[in-house]
Amino acid sequence: MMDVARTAGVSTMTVSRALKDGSSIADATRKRIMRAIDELGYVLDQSAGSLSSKRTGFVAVLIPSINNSNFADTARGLSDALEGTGLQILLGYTDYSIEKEETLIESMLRRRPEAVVVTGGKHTPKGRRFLENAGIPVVEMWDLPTKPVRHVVGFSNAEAEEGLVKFLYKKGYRKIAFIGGTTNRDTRGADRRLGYERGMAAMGLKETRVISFGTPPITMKQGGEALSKLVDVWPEVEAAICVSDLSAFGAVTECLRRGLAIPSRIAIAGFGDFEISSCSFPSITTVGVNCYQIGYQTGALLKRAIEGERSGKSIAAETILTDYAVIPREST
Amino acid sequence: MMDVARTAGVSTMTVSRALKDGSSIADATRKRIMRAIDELGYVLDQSAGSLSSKRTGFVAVLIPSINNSNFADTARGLSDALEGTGLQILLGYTDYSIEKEETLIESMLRRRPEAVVVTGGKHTPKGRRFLENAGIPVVEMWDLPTKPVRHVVGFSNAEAEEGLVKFLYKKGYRKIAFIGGTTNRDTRGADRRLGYERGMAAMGLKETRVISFGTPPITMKQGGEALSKLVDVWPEVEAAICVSDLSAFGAVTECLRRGLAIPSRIAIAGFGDFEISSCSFPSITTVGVNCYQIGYQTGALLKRAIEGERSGKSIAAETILTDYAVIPREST
DNA sequence: TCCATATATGTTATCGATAACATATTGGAG
DNA sequence: CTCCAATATGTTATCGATAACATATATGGA
Repeated sequence: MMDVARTAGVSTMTVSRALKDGSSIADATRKRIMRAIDELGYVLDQSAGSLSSKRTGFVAVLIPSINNSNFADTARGLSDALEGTGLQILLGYTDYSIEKEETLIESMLRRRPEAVVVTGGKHTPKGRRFLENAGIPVVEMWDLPTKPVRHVVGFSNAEAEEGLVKFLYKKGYRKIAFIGGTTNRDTRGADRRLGYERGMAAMGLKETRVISFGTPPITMKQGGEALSKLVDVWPEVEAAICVSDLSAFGAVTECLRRGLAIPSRIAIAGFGDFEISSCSFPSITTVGVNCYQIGYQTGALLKRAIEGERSGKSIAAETILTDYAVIPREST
Repeated sequence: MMDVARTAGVSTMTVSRALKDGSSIADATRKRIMRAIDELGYVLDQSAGSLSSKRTGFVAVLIPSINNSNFADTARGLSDALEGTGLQILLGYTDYSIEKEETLIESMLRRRPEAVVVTGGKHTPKGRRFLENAGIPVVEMWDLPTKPVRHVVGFSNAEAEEGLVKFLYKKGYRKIAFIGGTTNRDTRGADRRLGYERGMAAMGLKETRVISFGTPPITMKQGGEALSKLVDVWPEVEAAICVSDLSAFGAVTECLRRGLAIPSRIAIAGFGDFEISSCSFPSITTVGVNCYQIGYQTGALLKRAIEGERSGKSIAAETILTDYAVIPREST
């Protein structure tokens, strides 16, 4: 920067100002500086700048997996919402593990982000402490934690899934099964199973049928295998709710291969409104959860929260509920 | 850090050493320091550290889109390869635009990454200059640029697609069409079209049939619409090669809806070996390109390159070819 | 026993920018 | 023509760690 300053015949402070908008600087000077920058091929060193200004421009975002179009959509929404703010996302993958989340939170905090976004409301004790003492805005998204750290953007997976059970009940289905992952690592998956059970109970259906198959995230193939198991174990089953659209699609394909008519012999429903559920043949009934919106709303909230911190006025804790809805399609 | 040092009764330098492995420090001292850190809830400030050590631990990675499982897989491969190295990925989305890429490169360079990875070999002049003068290892992945900036990890999309045309030819198909995006923003898509044309020419098939539909990335739905258009315009068509598996799946679904038998009435092929191509019914013939491997190899290369820079010995430019293969399935 | 080497810790200067404050310049109202 | 406020620029100290060098202590072989 000193080289640039010398070339342009100004002080480094003026160069610094020229590179930041909103500073008072003469047009001619700015042009001269820009020419010098171009000439010398100078690129601002933001790491030095953030040390001094205490603004890194980072936002840490932890999602379970990048290979899941739901979270990818959320990341895109977040990214779009932060476009033009100069805030940059530091993305981390927890691989559905809260232990890995803890490690990631610490390594992220070392970068001094201006806010942290985590997926879900379940953390290790130490992880939670990190979040609470970080001194920056924290957003938990995708779930509705009973005891949020601070801000929340999401919806109740259980409630949404319960709605799906009720929808199927109204359509006349009674022997409804649930296909999900084996472990409880995926809290959203566990929540959906809970919703299934609640829904069944609410409709007075005593007999629940749950097939657990594979560790999250459940793939298409595993959805197919789970369906095989399901019809072997409970041949009388009339409908299968899958923990996500991917597994639902796998189940649908398996039905096609086995010659099981959808929905007359067996109905299939998914979760998440992935593109595949609308494009599949038959198309798949699902719960649309507006992943992009979760990300976008989180981004918008972050902007306000960070602005608040910068001006010294922290904003109050917010809980933003995103909407969801059963989307009826050909498969039920 | 001074607080920690005082609490543990050592100097800040010793605290700094305790937090870095590979430094000589007495076990008792390290434990004492760790206790102080825990007690005070101290979190290392890496931005200050990188300013001093000139090692940010960042790697900038630019991909066209996060909502594409191919690139998501590559990102995962990269992430896995860098696991445990302390290198953190700064991910950016170019949205298939080299102008946006240019902007991103500059804003990434301001963070002083230790290496840059870009997708594809086409850049704006300024973007290319940034890469050339960055003074850090540069990797272009997914394509084989004619004039690489430095390292390359990828394969020839054209060659791969040409192989697919030849495969279909051997199977007896002659009237082969190509379904892709309208613009040339997606250089890999353009490359694949080129491969289609070359393949047709090589097989002595004069009549090419190309349907352009939508801007990249082409969705499933657009694949279906493109297929409709295709059979309207050229009812005699025997096979359709789609620019990616997503559009191929859309085309397959559209065929099912229209009652066009696959592959007897029309054969469908995709590109990329997405999970959906193997799970779909009928399953879809595609070109497996090992996206994860591209990412993983890139990561491994980065480790060596960065290690080289740190020890003052830059490694020579490398070009790593990843493999691909036609995967025959039910749809052809 | 003694010195050479390895190990453990401290001191000082510095990384490259920006905040905070100080100063110079400009433009227009009176 | 003043003079004040707004605008433009400069000076100095500092952000929080680590590199480089200096020093102290332990270890072990001749």
